[in-house]
Amino acid sequence: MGRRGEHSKSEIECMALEAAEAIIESEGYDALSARKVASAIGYTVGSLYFVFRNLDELVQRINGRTLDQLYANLIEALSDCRLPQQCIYALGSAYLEFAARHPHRWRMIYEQQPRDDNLSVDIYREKMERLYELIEIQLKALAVGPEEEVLVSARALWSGIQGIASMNLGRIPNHEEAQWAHKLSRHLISHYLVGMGTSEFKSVASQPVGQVIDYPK
Amino acid sequence: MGRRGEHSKSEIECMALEAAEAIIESEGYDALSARKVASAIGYTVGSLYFVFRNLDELVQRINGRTLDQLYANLIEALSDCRLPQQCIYALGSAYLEFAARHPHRWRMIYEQQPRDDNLSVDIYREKMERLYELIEIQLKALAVGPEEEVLVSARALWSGIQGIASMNLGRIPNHEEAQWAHKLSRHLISHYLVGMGTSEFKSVASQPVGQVIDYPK
DNA sequence: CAATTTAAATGAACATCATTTAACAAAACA
DNA sequence: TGTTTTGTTAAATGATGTTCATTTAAATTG
Repeated sequence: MGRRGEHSKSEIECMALEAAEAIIESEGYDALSARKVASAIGYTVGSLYFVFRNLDELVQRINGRTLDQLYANLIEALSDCRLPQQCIYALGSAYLEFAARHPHRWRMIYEQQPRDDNLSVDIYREKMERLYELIEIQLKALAVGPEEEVLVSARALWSGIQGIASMNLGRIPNHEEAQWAHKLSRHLISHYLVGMGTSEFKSVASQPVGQVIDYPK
Repeated sequence: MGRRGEHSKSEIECMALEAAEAIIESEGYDALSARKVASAIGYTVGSLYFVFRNLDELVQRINGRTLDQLYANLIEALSDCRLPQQCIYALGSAYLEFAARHPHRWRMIYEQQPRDDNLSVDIYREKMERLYELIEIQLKALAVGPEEEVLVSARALWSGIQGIASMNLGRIPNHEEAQWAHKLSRHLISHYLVGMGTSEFKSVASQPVGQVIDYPK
Protein backbone atom coordinates (compact mmCIF):
# COMPACT_ATOMS: atom_id res chain seq x y z
CA MET A 1 0.00 0.00 0.00
CA GLY A 2 2.63 2.52 1.00
CA ARG A 3 0.98 5.83 0.17
CA ARG A 4 3.74 8.36 0.18
CA GLY A 5 4.49 12.02 0.51
CA GLU A 6 1.40 12.52 2.62
CA HIS A 7 3.62 13.90 5.37
CA SER A 8 7.27 14.76 5.50
CA LYS A 9 9.59 12.90 7.79
CA SER A 10 9.69 15.75 10.29
CA GLU A 11 5.93 16.08 10.17
CA ILE A 12 5.53 12.44 11.12
CA GLU A 13 8.10 12.93 13.84
CA CYS A 14 6.10 15.82 15.25
CA MET A 15 2.78 14.01 14.95
CA ALA A 16 4.24 10.98 16.72
CA LEU A 17 5.62 13.06 19.56
CA GLU A 18 2.32 14.82 20.07
CA ALA A 19 0.34 11.60 19.93
CA ALA A 20 2.69 9.95 22.37
CA GLU A 21 2.48 12.89 24.73
CA ALA A 22 -1.29 12.75 24.61
CA ILE A 23 -1.26 9.06 25.52
CA ILE A 24 1.15 9.64 28.38
CA GLU A 25 -0.72 12.67 29.64
CA SER A 26 -4.00 10.77 29.84
CA GLU A 27 -3.02 7.16 30.51
CA GLY A 28 0.52 7.37 31.87
CA TYR A 29 3.85 6.11 30.64
CA ASP A 30 3.02 2.45 31.09
CA ALA A 31 0.24 2.76 28.53
CA LEU A 32 2.65 3.97 25.87
CA SER A 33 3.40 1.55 23.06
CA ALA A 34 4.79 1.86 19.57
CA ARG A 35 1.65 0.35 18.05
CA LYS A 36 -0.61 2.79 19.87
CA VAL A 37 1.38 5.79 18.76
CA ALA A 38 1.54 4.55 15.18
CA SER A 39 -2.17 3.88 14.86
CA ALA A 40 -2.96 7.23 16.50
CA ILE A 41 -1.24 9.02 13.63
CA GLY A 42 -2.58 6.66 10.98
CA TYR A 43 0.62 4.74 10.32
CA THR A 44 1.96 1.30 11.17
CA VAL A 45 4.62 0.33 13.65
CA GLY A 46 7.42 0.00 11.18
CA SER A 47 7.08 3.63 10.10
CA LEU A 48 7.95 4.76 13.59
CA TYR A 49 11.23 2.94 13.28
CA PHE A 50 11.88 4.85 10.12
CA VAL A 51 11.77 8.07 12.12
CA PHE A 52 13.08 6.97 15.53
CA ARG A 53 15.87 4.49 16.18
CA ASN A 54 13.77 2.91 18.88
CA LEU A 55 11.16 3.74 21.50
CA ASP A 56 13.74 5.08 23.90
CA GLU A 57 14.69 7.74 21.39
CA LEU A 58 11.07 8.83 21.19
CA VAL A 59 10.87 8.91 24.97
CA GLN A 60 14.02 11.01 25.21
CA ARG A 61 12.63 13.45 22.66
CA ILE A 62 9.52 13.81 24.76
CA ASN A 63 11.62 14.32 27.88
CA GLY A 64 13.58 16.99 26.08
CA ARG A 65 10.41 18.81 25.14
CA THR A 66 9.09 18.50 28.67
CA LEU A 67 12.30 19.96 30.09
CA ASP A 68 12.04 22.83 27.62
CA GLN A 69 8.44 23.50 28.62
CA LEU A 70 9.38 23.37 32.27
CA TYR A 71 12.21 25.81 31.68
CA ALA A 72 9.90 28.17 29.81
CA ASN A 73 7.39 28.05 32.66
CA LEU A 74 10.11 28.88 35.15
CA ILE A 75 11.30 31.83 33.08
CA GLU A 76 7.71 32.98 32.80
CA ALA A 77 7.34 32.82 36.56
CA LEU A 78 10.32 35.09 37.03
CA SER A 79 8.57 37.93 35.26
CA ASP A 80 6.26 38.40 38.21
CA CYS A 81 8.94 39.12 40.78
CA ARG A 82 11.89 41.34 41.44
CA LEU A 83 13.67 40.54 44.69
CA PRO A 84 15.81 37.41 44.57
CA GLN A 85 13.96 35.95 47.53
CA GLN A 86 10.65 36.38 45.78
CA CYS A 87 12.11 34.87 42.64
CA ILE A 88 13.19 31.76 44.50
CA TYR A 89 9.71 31.30 45.91
CA ALA A 90 8.30 31.85 42.44
CA LEU A 91 10.60 29.23 40.94
CA GLY A 92 9.55 26.71 43.56
CA SER A 93 5.88 27.38 42.97
CA ALA A 94 6.20 27.22 39.21
CA TYR A 95 8.06 23.93 39.42
CA LEU A 96 5.42 22.38 41.65
CA GLU A 97 2.63 23.68 39.46
CA PHE A 98 4.19 22.17 36.40
CA ALA A 99 4.71 18.84 38.15
CA ALA A 100 1.09 18.82 39.29
CA ARG A 101 -0.25 19.76 35.88
CA HIS A 102 1.77 17.14 34.02
CA PRO A 103 2.44 14.44 36.59
CA HIS A 104 3.14 11.64 34.13
CA ARG A 105 5.47 13.56 31.89
CA TRP A 106 7.18 15.07 34.90
CA ARG A 107 7.82 11.65 36.40
CA MET A 108 9.24 10.49 33.09
CA ILE A 109 12.01 13.05 33.33
CA TYR A 110 13.41 11.27 36.36
CA GLU A 111 12.29 7.72 35.75
CA GLN A 112 12.91 7.26 32.05
CA GLN A 113 16.41 8.57 31.72
CA PRO A 114 18.46 7.85 28.58
CA ARG A 115 19.65 4.24 28.47
CA ASP A 116 23.26 4.65 27.32
CA ASP A 117 23.19 6.88 24.25
CA ASN A 118 25.89 9.49 24.83
CA LEU A 119 24.20 12.23 22.83
CA SER A 120 20.96 11.98 24.78
CA VAL A 121 22.83 11.93 28.06
CA ASP A 122 24.67 15.14 27.23
CA ILE A 123 21.54 16.95 26.12
CA TYR A 124 19.89 15.79 29.30
CA ARG A 125 22.62 17.09 31.55
CA GLU A 126 22.65 20.41 29.76
CA LYS A 127 18.92 20.91 30.08
CA MET A 128 19.12 20.00 33.75
CA GLU A 129 22.01 22.40 34.35
CA ARG A 130 19.92 25.17 32.86
CA LEU A 131 17.35 24.64 35.60
CA TYR A 132 19.98 24.90 38.31
CA GLU A 133 21.28 28.12 36.81
CA LEU A 134 17.96 29.80 37.38
CA ILE A 135 18.35 29.46 41.11
CA GLU A 136 22.08 30.11 41.02
CA ILE A 137 21.43 33.50 39.48
CA GLN A 138 19.10 34.44 42.31
CA LEU A 139 21.51 33.21 44.95
CA LYS A 140 24.36 35.13 43.37
CA ALA A 141 22.21 38.23 43.51
CA LEU A 142 21.92 37.69 47.24
CA ALA A 143 25.72 37.58 47.26
CA VAL A 144 26.16 35.86 50.57
CA GLY A 145 29.15 33.66 51.17
CA PRO A 146 31.80 32.49 48.72
CA GLU A 147 31.13 31.83 45.06
CA GLU A 148 31.43 28.06 45.29
CA GLU A 149 28.86 27.99 48.07
CA VAL A 150 26.28 29.20 45.58
CA LEU A 151 26.60 26.04 43.50
CA VAL A 152 25.97 23.91 46.55
CA SER A 153 23.09 26.05 47.71
CA ALA A 154 21.38 25.99 44.34
CA ARG A 155 21.54 22.23 44.16
CA ALA A 156 20.47 21.72 47.73
CA LEU A 157 17.45 23.98 47.33
CA TRP A 158 16.48 22.61 43.94
CA SER A 159 16.81 19.04 45.12
CA GLY A 160 14.64 19.89 48.07
CA ILE A 161 11.87 21.21 45.87
CA GLN A 162 12.19 18.23 43.57
CA GLY A 163 11.89 15.94 46.57
CA ILE A 164 8.73 17.66 47.72
CA ALA A 165 7.22 17.25 44.29
CA SER A 166 8.28 13.63 44.25
CA MET A 167 6.75 12.87 47.63
CA ASN A 168 3.42 14.51 47.05
CA LEU A 169 2.92 13.71 43.41
CA GLY A 170 3.80 10.06 43.62
CA ARG A 171 0.52 9.40 41.94
CA ILE A 172 -1.96 11.71 40.29
CA PRO A 173 -2.31 14.56 42.75
CA ASN A 174 -5.53 16.01 44.03
CA HIS A 175 -5.88 19.69 44.72
CA GLU A 176 -5.37 19.38 48.44
CA GLU A 177 -2.09 17.54 48.02
CA ALA A 178 -0.88 20.17 45.58
CA GLN A 179 -1.50 22.89 48.16
CA TRP A 180 0.30 20.83 50.73
CA ALA A 181 3.32 20.64 48.46
CA HIS A 182 3.33 24.39 48.02
CA LYS A 183 3.23 24.85 51.75
CA LEU A 184 6.17 22.52 52.22
CA SER A 185 8.09 24.28 49.50
CA ARG A 186 7.60 27.74 51.00
CA HIS A 187 8.48 26.35 54.39
CA LEU A 188 11.71 24.79 53.17
CA ILE A 189 12.77 27.85 51.19
CA SER A 190 12.05 30.31 53.96
CA HIS A 191 13.93 28.34 56.55
CA TYR A 192 16.80 27.87 54.17
CA LEU A 193 16.97 31.57 53.37
CA VAL A 194 16.84 32.54 57.01
CA GLY A 195 19.62 30.03 57.54
CA MET A 196 21.68 31.84 54.92
CA GLY A 197 21.06 35.11 56.70
CA THR A 198 19.13 36.46 53.76
CA SER A 199 15.51 36.27 54.83
CA GLU A 200 13.03 38.72 53.40
CA PHE A 201 13.15 41.05 56.36
CA LYS A 202 16.87 41.21 56.53
CA SER A 203 17.23 41.76 52.83
CA VAL A 204 14.78 44.63 52.62
CA ALA A 205 16.95 46.40 55.09
CA SER A 206 20.28 45.72 53.45
CA GLN A 207 19.66 44.77 49.82
CA PRO A 208 19.80 47.65 47.34
CA VAL A 209 16.34 48.09 45.84
CA GLY A 210 15.81 47.99 42.11
CA GLN A 211 18.66 45.69 41.36
CA VAL A 212 17.63 44.02 38.13
CA ILE A 213 18.71 40.55 37.23
CA ASP A 214 18.97 39.41 33.65
CA TYR A 215 17.85 35.89 33.00
CA PRO A 216 19.65 33.60 30.60
CA LYS A 217 18.32 33.17 27.04
CA MET B 1 6.94 -33.27 37.48
CA GLY B 2 4.67 -32.19 40.21
CA ARG B 3 6.60 -33.78 43.00
CA ARG B 4 5.38 -32.24 46.16
CA GLY B 5 6.44 -31.10 49.57
CA GLU B 6 9.95 -30.18 48.52
CA HIS B 7 9.36 -26.71 49.86
CA SER B 8 6.46 -25.18 51.71
CA LYS B 9 4.47 -22.38 50.19
CA SER B 10 6.10 -19.80 52.41
CA GLU B 11 9.53 -21.20 51.65
CA ILE B 12 8.94 -20.75 47.94
CA GLU B 13 7.65 -17.27 48.65
CA CYS B 14 10.84 -16.44 50.51
CA MET B 15 13.07 -18.01 47.88
CA ALA B 16 11.29 -16.08 45.14
CA LEU B 17 11.64 -12.78 46.98
CA GLU B 18 15.34 -13.32 47.56
CA ALA B 19 15.95 -14.39 43.97
CA ALA B 20 14.04 -11.40 42.66
CA GLU B 21 15.95 -9.04 44.93
CA ALA B 22 19.22 -10.48 43.68
CA ILE B 23 18.19 -9.91 40.08
CA ILE B 24 17.11 -6.35 40.80
CA GLU B 25 20.20 -5.59 42.84
CA SER B 26 22.52 -6.67 40.05
CA GLU B 27 20.61 -6.00 36.84
CA GLY B 28 17.96 -3.48 37.80
CA TYR B 29 14.19 -3.57 37.89
CA ASP B 30 13.80 -3.73 34.12
CA ALA B 31 15.62 -7.05 34.06
CA LEU B 32 13.07 -8.63 36.38
CA SER B 33 10.76 -11.19 34.83
CA ALA B 34 8.54 -13.91 36.18
CA ARG B 35 10.33 -16.59 34.19
CA LYS B 36 13.73 -15.46 35.41
CA VAL B 37 12.66 -15.56 39.04
CA ALA B 38 11.02 -18.93 38.62
CA SER B 39 14.00 -20.60 36.99
CA ALA B 40 16.34 -19.05 39.56
CA ILE B 41 14.56 -20.98 42.30
CA GLY B 42 14.18 -24.13 40.22
CA TYR B 43 10.49 -23.80 39.48
CA THR B 44 8.41 -22.84 36.47
CA VAL B 45 6.40 -19.71 35.77
CA GLY B 46 3.09 -21.09 36.82
CA SER B 47 4.30 -21.87 40.29
CA LEU B 48 4.96 -18.20 40.98
CA TYR B 49 1.29 -17.49 40.38
CA PHE B 50 0.47 -20.09 42.92
CA VAL B 51 2.22 -17.96 45.52
CA PHE B 52 1.70 -14.39 44.25
CA ARG B 53 -1.45 -13.03 42.64
CA ASN B 54 0.70 -11.33 40.03
CA LEU B 55 4.11 -9.77 39.53
CA ASP B 56 3.02 -6.50 41.10
CA GLU B 57 2.31 -8.31 44.34
CA LEU B 58 5.85 -9.70 44.34
CA VAL B 59 7.20 -6.21 43.64
CA GLN B 60 5.21 -4.73 46.51
CA ARG B 61 6.48 -7.41 48.86
CA ILE B 62 10.02 -6.50 47.88
CA ASN B 63 9.29 -2.81 48.41
CA GLY B 64 7.93 -3.61 51.83
CA ARG B 65 11.09 -5.47 52.77
CA THR B 66 13.23 -2.66 51.42
CA LEU B 67 11.33 -0.10 53.48
CA ASP B 68 11.81 -2.29 56.55
CA GLN B 69 15.53 -2.55 55.92
CA LEU B 70 15.76 1.18 55.38
CA TYR B 71 13.92 1.79 58.64
CA ALA B 72 16.24 -0.58 60.48
CA ASN B 73 19.28 1.21 59.08
CA LEU B 74 17.91 4.55 60.22
CA ILE B 75 17.24 3.25 63.71
CA GLU B 76 20.73 1.83 63.77
CA ALA B 77 22.15 5.22 62.80
CA LEU B 78 20.41 6.87 65.74
CA SER B 79 22.41 4.82 68.20
CA ASP B 80 25.54 6.82 67.39
CA CYS B 81 24.19 10.22 68.37
CA ARG B 82 22.63 12.09 71.22
CA LEU B 83 21.70 15.69 70.39
CA PRO B 84 18.64 16.08 68.13
CA GLN B 85 20.68 18.07 65.63
CA GLN B 86 23.23 15.30 65.40
CA CYS B 87 20.47 12.76 65.01
CA ILE B 88 18.99 14.62 62.08
CA TYR B 89 22.34 14.69 60.33
CA ALA B 90 22.76 11.00 61.08
CA LEU B 91 19.34 10.18 59.61
CA GLY B 92 20.19 12.07 56.44
CA SER B 93 23.50 10.29 56.08
CA ALA B 94 22.03 6.89 56.72
CA TYR B 95 19.30 7.47 54.17
CA LEU B 96 21.78 8.51 51.50
CA GLU B 97 24.04 5.60 52.29
CA PHE B 98 21.19 3.16 51.93
CA ALA B 99 20.12 4.71 48.64
CA ALA B 100 23.68 4.53 47.32
CA ARG B 101 24.16 0.94 48.44
CA HIS B 102 20.89 -0.29 46.94
CA PRO B 103 20.12 2.15 44.13
CA HIS B 104 17.80 -0.12 42.19
CA ARG B 105 15.71 -1.24 45.10
CA TRP B 106 15.64 2.29 46.48
CA ARG B 107 14.33 3.64 43.19
CA MET B 108 11.67 0.95 43.14
CA ILE B 109 10.17 2.33 46.33
CA TYR B 110 9.24 5.51 44.54
CA GLU B 111 8.80 4.32 40.99
CA GLN B 112 7.00 1.01 41.43
CA GLN B 113 4.23 2.00 43.78
CA PRO B 114 1.22 -0.27 44.31
CA ARG B 115 -1.13 -0.21 41.32
CA ASP B 116 -4.53 -0.04 43.02
CA ASP B 117 -4.62 -2.75 45.65
CA ASN B 118 -5.95 -1.10 48.79
CA LEU B 119 -4.09 -3.35 51.20
CA SER B 120 -0.72 -2.66 49.61
CA VAL B 121 -1.42 1.06 49.53
CA ASP B 122 -2.17 1.15 53.24
CA ILE B 123 0.91 -0.83 54.19
CA TYR B 124 2.94 1.48 52.02
CA ARG B 125 1.62 4.63 53.65
CA GLU B 126 2.22 3.21 57.09
CA LYS B 127 5.80 2.26 56.37
CA MET B 128 6.41 5.71 54.91
CA GLU B 129 4.85 7.46 57.90
CA ARG B 130 7.22 5.53 60.14
CA LEU B 131 10.14 7.16 58.36
CA TYR B 132 8.72 10.65 58.89
CA GLU B 133 8.23 9.95 62.55
CA LEU B 134 11.94 9.44 63.04
CA ILE B 135 12.59 13.05 62.12
CA GLU B 136 9.49 14.32 63.88
CA ILE B 137 10.78 12.91 67.13
CA GLN B 138 14.03 14.81 66.76
CA LEU B 139 12.28 18.03 65.85
CA LYS B 140 9.92 17.70 68.80
CA ALA B 141 12.97 17.34 71.01
CA LEU B 142 14.13 20.69 69.72
CA ALA B 143 10.75 22.03 70.79
CA VAL B 144 10.71 25.15 68.66
CA GLY B 145 7.45 26.60 67.38
CA PRO B 146 3.96 25.13 67.56
CA GLU B 147 3.23 21.42 67.47
CA GLU B 148 1.77 21.42 63.97
CA GLU B 149 4.86 23.10 62.62
CA VAL B 150 6.82 19.96 63.43
CA LEU B 151 4.80 17.91 60.97
CA VAL B 152 5.56 20.37 58.21
CA SER B 153 9.23 20.60 59.13
CA ALA B 154 9.68 16.86 59.19
CA ARG B 155 8.19 16.46 55.76
CA ALA B 156 10.05 19.39 54.27
CA LEU B 157 13.38 18.13 55.54
CA TRP B 158 12.74 14.53 54.62
CA SER B 159 11.57 15.49 51.15
CA GLY B 160 14.69 17.54 50.74
CA ILE B 161 16.94 14.63 51.55
CA GLN B 162 14.93 12.36 49.30
CA GLY B 163 15.30 14.90 46.50
CA ILE B 164 19.06 14.99 46.95
CA ALA B 165 19.21 11.23 46.74
CA SER B 166 17.00 11.29 43.67
CA MET B 167 19.12 13.87 41.89
CA ASN B 168 22.46 12.28 42.56
CA LEU B 169 21.54 8.67 42.35
CA GLY B 170 19.51 8.86 39.19
CA ARG B 171 21.66 6.07 37.87
CA ILE B 172 24.21 3.86 39.57
CA PRO B 173 26.24 6.26 41.66
CA ASN B 174 30.01 6.43 41.78
CA HIS B 175 31.79 7.22 44.98
CA GLU B 176 32.37 10.87 44.15
CA GLU B 177 28.68 11.48 43.52
CA ALA B 178 27.81 9.83 46.79
CA GLN B 179 30.10 12.20 48.66
CA TRP B 180 28.54 15.10 46.80
CA ALA B 181 25.12 14.01 47.96
CA HIS B 182 26.27 13.90 51.56
CA LYS B 183 27.66 17.38 51.25
CA LEU B 184 24.37 18.68 49.87
CA SER B 185 22.47 16.93 52.62
CA ARG B 186 24.55 18.43 55.42
CA HIS B 187 24.30 21.81 53.74
CA LEU B 188 20.53 21.66 53.48
CA ILE B 189 20.06 20.43 57.03
CA SER B 190 22.40 22.94 58.59
CA HIS B 191 20.81 25.88 56.79
CA TYR B 192 17.39 24.61 57.67
CA LEU B 193 18.28 24.23 61.33
CA VAL B 194 19.81 27.68 61.47
CA GLY B 195 16.64 28.94 59.86
CA MET B 196 14.67 27.38 62.68
CA GLY B 197 16.91 29.08 65.16
CA THR B 198 18.03 25.77 66.55
CA SER B 199 21.47 25.24 65.10
CA GLU B 200 24.16 24.39 67.54
CA PHE B 201 26.23 27.46 66.85
CA LYS B 202 23.74 30.13 66.09
CA SER B 203 21.11 29.30 68.63
CA VAL B 204 23.62 30.05 71.27
CA ALA B 205 24.56 33.31 69.67
CA SER B 206 22.04 35.72 68.21
CA GLN B 207 18.89 34.33 66.72
CA PRO B 208 15.90 34.59 69.03
CA VAL B 209 14.57 31.13 69.54
CA GLY B 210 11.14 30.40 68.16
CA GLN B 211 10.94 33.40 65.87
CA VAL B 212 8.53 32.45 63.12
CA ILE B 213 8.59 34.02 59.72
CA ASP B 214 5.46 34.42 57.70
CA TYR B 215 5.71 33.41 54.17
CA PRO B 216 4.32 35.30 51.22
CA LYS B 217 0.76 34.45 50.08
C1' DC C 1 -3.23 -51.83 51.99
C1' DA C 2 -5.90 -49.84 48.21
C1' DA C 3 -8.83 -46.05 46.70
C1' DT C 4 -9.71 -41.46 46.66
C1' DT C 5 -9.15 -36.78 47.58
C1' DT C 6 -6.33 -32.80 47.46
C1' DA C 7 -2.40 -29.83 46.94
C1' DA C 8 1.59 -28.79 44.14
C1' DA C 9 3.68 -28.17 39.80
C1' DT C 10 3.93 -28.20 35.10
C1' DG C 11 4.16 -26.61 30.32
C1' DA C 12 1.55 -25.16 26.69
C1' DA C 13 -1.49 -21.45 25.16
C1' DC C 14 -2.78 -16.50 24.71
C1' DA C 15 -2.30 -11.76 24.02
C1' DT C 16 0.76 -8.13 23.84
C1' DC C 17 5.07 -5.99 23.38
C1' DA C 18 9.58 -3.88 20.88
C1' DT C 19 12.24 -4.60 17.18
C1' DT C 20 13.93 -6.51 12.58
C1' DT C 21 13.31 -7.88 7.99
C1' DA C 22 11.99 -8.35 3.33
C1' DA C 23 9.12 -6.88 0.08
C1' DC C 24 7.01 -3.28 -2.37
C1' DA C 25 5.20 1.12 -4.17
C1' DA C 26 5.82 5.75 -5.41
C1' DA C 27 8.48 9.60 -6.31
C1' DA C 28 12.95 11.49 -8.14
C1' DC C 29 16.26 11.29 -11.30
C1' DA C 30 18.71 9.53 -15.33
C1' DT D 1 12.20 5.12 -20.58
C1' DG D 2 14.63 2.60 -16.69
C1' DT D 3 17.09 2.98 -12.24
C1' DT D 4 17.76 4.52 -7.76
C1' DT D 5 16.20 6.38 -3.64
C1' DT D 6 12.87 6.85 -0.20
C1' DG D 7 8.65 5.89 2.35
C1' DT D 8 5.55 2.30 3.95
C1' DT D 9 3.79 -1.99 5.05
C1' DA D 10 3.02 -6.79 6.60
C1' DA D 11 5.05 -10.51 8.47
C1' DA D 12 8.42 -12.67 11.44
C1' DT D 13 11.06 -13.00 15.83
C1' DG D 14 11.55 -13.56 20.44
C1' DA D 15 10.31 -12.02 25.01
C1' DT D 16 6.83 -10.62 28.15
C1' DG D 17 2.72 -11.38 32.02
C1' DT D 18 -0.94 -14.25 32.87
C1' DT D 19 -4.18 -18.25 32.62
C1' DC D 20 -5.38 -22.96 32.67
C1' DA D 21 -6.12 -27.87 31.74
C1' DT D 22 -3.54 -31.48 33.08
C1' DT D 23 -0.30 -34.34 35.56
C1' DT D 24 1.97 -35.91 39.65
C1' DA D 25 2.68 -37.21 44.34
C1' DA D 26 1.54 -36.84 48.97
C1' DA D 27 -2.22 -37.16 52.44
C1' DT D 28 -6.38 -39.08 53.81
C1' DT D 29 -9.78 -42.27 53.98
C1' DG D 30 -12.17 -46.81 53.92
